Amino acid sequence: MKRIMSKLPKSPPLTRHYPMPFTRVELALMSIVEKRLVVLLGKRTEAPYQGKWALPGGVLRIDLDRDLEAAAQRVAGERLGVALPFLRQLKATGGATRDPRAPWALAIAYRALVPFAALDPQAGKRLEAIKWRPADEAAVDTTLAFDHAALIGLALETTRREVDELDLPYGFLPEQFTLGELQSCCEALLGRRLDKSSFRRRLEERELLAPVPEGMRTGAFRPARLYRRR
Amino acid sequence: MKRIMSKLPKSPPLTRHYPMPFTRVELALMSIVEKRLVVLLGKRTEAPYQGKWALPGGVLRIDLDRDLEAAAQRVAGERLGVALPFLRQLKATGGATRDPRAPWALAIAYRALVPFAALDPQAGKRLEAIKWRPADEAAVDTTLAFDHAALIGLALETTRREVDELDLPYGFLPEQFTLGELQSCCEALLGRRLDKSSFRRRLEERELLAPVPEGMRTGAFRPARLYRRR
DNA sequence: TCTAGTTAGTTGCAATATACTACGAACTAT
DNA sequence: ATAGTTCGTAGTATATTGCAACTAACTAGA
Repeated sequence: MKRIMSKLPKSPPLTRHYPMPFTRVELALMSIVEKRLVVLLGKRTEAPYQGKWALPGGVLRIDLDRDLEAAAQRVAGERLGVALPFLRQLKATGGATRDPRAPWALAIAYRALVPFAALDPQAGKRLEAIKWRPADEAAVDTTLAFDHAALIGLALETTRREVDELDLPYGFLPEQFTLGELQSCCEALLGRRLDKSSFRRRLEERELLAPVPEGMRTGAFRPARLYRRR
Repeated sequence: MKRIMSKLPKSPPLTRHYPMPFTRVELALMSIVEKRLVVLLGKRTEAPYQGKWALPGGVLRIDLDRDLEAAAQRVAGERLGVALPFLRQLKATGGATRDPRAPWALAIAYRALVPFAALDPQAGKRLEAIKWRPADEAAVDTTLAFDHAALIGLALETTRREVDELDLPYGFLPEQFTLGELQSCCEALLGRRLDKSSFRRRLEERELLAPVPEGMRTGAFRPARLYRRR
């Protein structure tokens, strides 16, 4: 008899048969402050790791979130008042001892580069305090909650690898920018200086950018041509 | 009154307050057959996608699995009778429409290279049939279940990138191997020929391998020096 | 108005890395 | 012995990158 039914959706749902993990989404938001790559941390107001610094995050709400990315966007909006157009998945970690509030906890971490000014921490709720912290420091700070130091290290690595391969940080850059701005932004991300002529040669070869016809940035010194993403 | 309790572990657990996703682990197991990169597929015996080919996988069992990797190892053991020493996480995908059996489903995909002979599909249970399929074909096969074609494409990409950067496929190679074997293995993974002298030069620079003192592979023709991982 | 200072953008050449080709060595099979 | 095959190395051409110098365009101050 059971076999006859086997093609129909089972009820109660499968999640009753198999208890499922407590699932969160965590955000590694990076920016550049004073030519340094920084990562956003929030102070935890609840156990576990109460009072410790951690990546901002939130619980996956299957009633609200269409998919994983939507969950990350919702958390970014609720906590920090930003949208993250260039979101990338970092890693999923999970285990029985991750979070004492649940028998088994899962975290899906995302990373994104955001312009420093885009953030509106006032709009956030449930965060006692927020701060930007140099990413290379945070990556080795063993006092951070959960495995967040390791996640930050991974975010650093993958971001740097991206920039190395001229996968440009469009999430951070404004619509139009000069090559000088682009280069110094890449330098901040990589943590080292780049050669001007090689940098421009590589950009040109790959045809990543288009010059803005009449666009010049007219600042203190010689004006610079403006480019946008192709 | 409620606030006074707020520091204590809540009961019932958080997973009652927040319904959690139906979580599976999927495996993109790759190997080399006749100098081609292939991926392992199993035929689904149950809805959804009944009768369709899919990556082998299984439900995350929070009562059995210490962490995510352990879950992947358990699934590999149960279904295919192999251990996967060089397992890498591929991606987590999830959403409300992923699996009709549950209101919200999550899949954590892993990838690994396994020697063709290591597999014991007989040991597997709950798989009607199993086959190796050329990976580049499978990556564009729209008849595969779920988003597994896309996952295979991603596995291909990341594996090729790894090999390009001389992150060698130790999971696939035996303990000792000749440079010729290593090269033709890399060629199969990349899907293109490599230059012998550049390949060896790059290996030597990075000091990845150590020659086995007295070790020579004495085959049909001129013997070749054996190497092992450094 | 002239000059020093700063950033923008280009050019030429040197250094390095990669790709291509050829060749000798070591072995088997006939 | 000789042809055939893989192993291993060396030499040369080509592409990529790194370095340094240079001109251009502008500001600020003497």
